Amino acid sequence: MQIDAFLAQRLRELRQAHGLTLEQLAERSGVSRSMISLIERQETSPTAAVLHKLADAFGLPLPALFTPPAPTPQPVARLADQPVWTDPASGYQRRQLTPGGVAAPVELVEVHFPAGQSVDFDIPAPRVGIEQQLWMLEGNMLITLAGAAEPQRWLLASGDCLAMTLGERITFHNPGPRSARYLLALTRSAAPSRRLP
DNA sequence: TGTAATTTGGACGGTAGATG
DNA sequence: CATCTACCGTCCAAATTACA
Repeated sequence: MQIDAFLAQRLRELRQAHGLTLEQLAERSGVSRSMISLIERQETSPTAAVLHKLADAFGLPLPALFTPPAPTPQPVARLADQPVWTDPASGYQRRQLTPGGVAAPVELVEVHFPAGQSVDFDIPAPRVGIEQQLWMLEGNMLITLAGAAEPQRWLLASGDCLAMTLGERITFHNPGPRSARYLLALTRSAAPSRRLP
C-alpha cells in the first residue's frame, strides 16, 4: 500500500477509534476539518507540521502514524517493508525502522534531510512528552528548541548525538550544502508536559 | 512574478432522530 | 408521513506558501 493511502486509512481509524468527528479532531489538533478530510480522502499530501499536530492530538509520536498496530509483533522490519514518508514541503524523508507491533519503549527513525531545508514543529500545548536522541550520521543539522525558557540551538556534525525533550517548538534545519542523514530514537516520557481537557 | 500546491473557513447536501 | 433540527463530511473559493 502506498504510504499516503496507509496514512489516510490510519488517520481515519485513529479518529474513529477515539470517537472523534472531523470537527472535534480539528479543534483538538489545530488542523482544520477540511484539511483532515482531504488527508483521509488522499486528496492532499500533508506537511510534516500538520501530521505532527495530528499525531499529538492522539497522544502519539509522529512515527506512530506510519506504523500499523500489528496484531502479531514482527521482530524484523526488512528494508523493503519499512515505511518511508516524504514531507512535501521540505522534501525530508523519514524511514520507520522499528518493526510494527513491537511493544518496545524506543522507536527508531532514519531521516534524510535535504540541504538548505527547514522543518518547523510548533504545538502550543503538546499532549505527549517525547524524549528524543538524534545521532548525526552524515552532514550537519542545526536544531533549535524553543520552550518557556530561552531558545537553545545546536549545530550537529557527523557523529554527534543530541538528547532532548521536545518542547513547544522545535526547528530542524540543514544549513547545507550537503544533504544530511541522521538516526532518531524516540521515547514517550512518563509525564506529558501539559494536557488540554 | 506567475504557477502550483497546501490550508482554511463558510456553504452545502445527506442522514438520523424527534415531534406533531 | 412530513417537517424540523442537529450533526457530519464534502465542496468551493480564497489566502498563503513554495518554487521556478
